[in-house]
Amino acid sequence: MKKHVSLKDLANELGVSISTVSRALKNHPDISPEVCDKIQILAKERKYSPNPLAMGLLKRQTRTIGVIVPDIVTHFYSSIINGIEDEAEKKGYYVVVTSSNESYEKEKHCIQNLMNLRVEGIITCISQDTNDYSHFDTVLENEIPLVFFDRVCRTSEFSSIVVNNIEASRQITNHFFQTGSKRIAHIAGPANLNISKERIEGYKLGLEDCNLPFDESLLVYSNLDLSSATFAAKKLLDLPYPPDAVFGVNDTVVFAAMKEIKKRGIRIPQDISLVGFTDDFHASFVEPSLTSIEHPTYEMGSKAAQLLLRQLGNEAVAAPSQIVVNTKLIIRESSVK
Amino acid sequence: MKKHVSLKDLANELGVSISTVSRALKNHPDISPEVCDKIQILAKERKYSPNPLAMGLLKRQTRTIGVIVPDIVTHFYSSIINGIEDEAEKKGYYVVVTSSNESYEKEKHCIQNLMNLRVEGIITCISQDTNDYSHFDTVLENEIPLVFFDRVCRTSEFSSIVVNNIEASRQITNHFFQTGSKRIAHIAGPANLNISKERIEGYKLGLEDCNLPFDESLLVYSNLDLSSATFAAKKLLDLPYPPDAVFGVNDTVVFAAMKEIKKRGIRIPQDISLVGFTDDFHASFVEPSLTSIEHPTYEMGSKAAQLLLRQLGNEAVAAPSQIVVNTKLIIRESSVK
DNA sequence: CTGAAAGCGCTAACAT
DNA sequence: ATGTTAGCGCTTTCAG
Repeated sequence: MKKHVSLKDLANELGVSISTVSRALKNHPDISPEVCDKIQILAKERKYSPNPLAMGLLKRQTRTIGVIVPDIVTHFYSSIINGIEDEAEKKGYYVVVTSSNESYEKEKHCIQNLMNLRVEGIITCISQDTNDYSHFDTVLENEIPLVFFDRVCRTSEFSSIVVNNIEASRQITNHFFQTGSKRIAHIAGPANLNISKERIEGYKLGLEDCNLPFDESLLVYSNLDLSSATFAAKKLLDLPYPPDAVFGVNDTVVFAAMKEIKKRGIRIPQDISLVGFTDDFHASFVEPSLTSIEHPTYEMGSKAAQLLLRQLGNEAVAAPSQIVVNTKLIIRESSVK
Repeated sequence: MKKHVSLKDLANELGVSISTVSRALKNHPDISPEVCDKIQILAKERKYSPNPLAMGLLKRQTRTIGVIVPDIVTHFYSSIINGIEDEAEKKGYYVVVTSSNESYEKEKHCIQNLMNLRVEGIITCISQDTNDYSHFDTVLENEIPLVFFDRVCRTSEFSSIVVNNIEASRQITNHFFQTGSKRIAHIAGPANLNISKERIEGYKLGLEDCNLPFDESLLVYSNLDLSSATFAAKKLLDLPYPPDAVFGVNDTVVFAAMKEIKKRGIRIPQDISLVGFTDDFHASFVEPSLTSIEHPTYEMGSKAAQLLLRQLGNEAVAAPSQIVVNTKLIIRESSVK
């Protein structure tokens, strides 16, 4: 790796001082037009660009924000990252993306890593294994702005951006009822996550709306991976009196359920209606196409970044704010009996 | 953002010099055990961690590698990023991911951005719009190691990692023939990309293998997005004598074709066999499930990173090397008549 | 065994 | 209008 050209190099070449070069490059009024021109021309020729390390050291800022997602490969997260990145780039920030792989230990590690890297702010969604939230103490102590998205915690201390989980689940439940389902089941996510709790709450509210009883056997829990979800789906299908409608905490879970249902020769939606959550890109490619709750993922990412960048701008530590974005029920084939 | 504790802070607190602290922290033999202990304990207590900006400035290295992908949201790329990230993390490197959004202009911009950031190396896959490769001159001039993956150029100057495109396409074509197809069509990608050219070449070789004539009307070109692919698929389906088998340059293209085929009430695979390329995660969820060429994406990512990191380690500029990884034809329902 | 000093690249007072 | 100096946090000679 060749040395990048520095102010010193330019200064030496022109026989002027480093500060003159520095000033000329920012069009400081003190510098004579001729010198200024001469310097700017040489700088362009030599492809000078300021060393961000030196700048960062001086200004004590890296212009970098860190992102921790449970999993990069999922469409939901990569789309959010997309939104974050575009917003950050607009403001001249770099984004370092790390993945917790849904592991609490790895998440702690990522936090530490990003802090060591001196990121100016963090945007994250907690892992499904995260039950203890004390690793965010360091972030608070160091006064690093942090924004949670989707899966949140300590919301009185940190800003966050979530979707209207309760309303969305309620809407799904009502949709099931309106399309003729009576035994509506829900495959919930890990009990510690807000998204799980809220979606369960919406589910129960929806049942009330429809004057349907809450049947405990129709609420099963699953982790957010395929094998765990398949297990959960089997539990539902093996019930003496199985459900005629199922929605899951996310699309992954529902894809697994769909596979299991098809395997058993049960028809979707005639025998069982199916609704997903998150509207993964491929929801429309499966057969039957999957009714799902569409998340404005890109917007969530860019809004999270906006929230963070606003906090970075303000010297005053702003009070944590909560943004709730609305989802949309996209009705496809899997739920219309 | 609070100031991180520095060596100076520790030194002041203990009444020793900065250099003593610096040495103690790296267990320099000169330092007396008591002082060493004292310092290490305080450092841990104050959660000292070296400032990477200062280190970078001193050592002229950022321990950062830059990645440019055409699109973060596609499973193929995010999985590769995953592999890169894990490998980089093992070696203590940070990864900055940027996206060209399949645009040549944006790609140039990303290169410049990453160079300005002083990344130590770059891993990238050129955008579908990229026809001119002179923007990589800067990279060469600055002696920044760069590794291309999947879509490559200037392979005598830069290392790269690709899949056995020709063999894979040839295999698909033979598979079609063996399963009873006679009019085999191919939806190719942009003509400038090596992946398009090589897959076309494999297609033609496969036709020869099967003693099938090459029919120009069965080779159509498409960009790598849904609408362009839909248009290409229509062209094939509208032929007076349409194909009985189609494979595309990637899964996205084939998903689009699948949708169009279904829309017309044509049966897959009975009327038209369909094979994808890249084995997107959801290939197995569509109906019928999609036969496809599986790419070892994660491994491609980690191998690309290994290649790059090896070059970073070596002071001597290693000759560019080419890695070809093997793919695997995963036979599912869409091609078995 | 420990400290002082220089320098990585840059900016911003503070001279001249 | 331009140069000098100090300092951001760190390592590494070179002195003691």
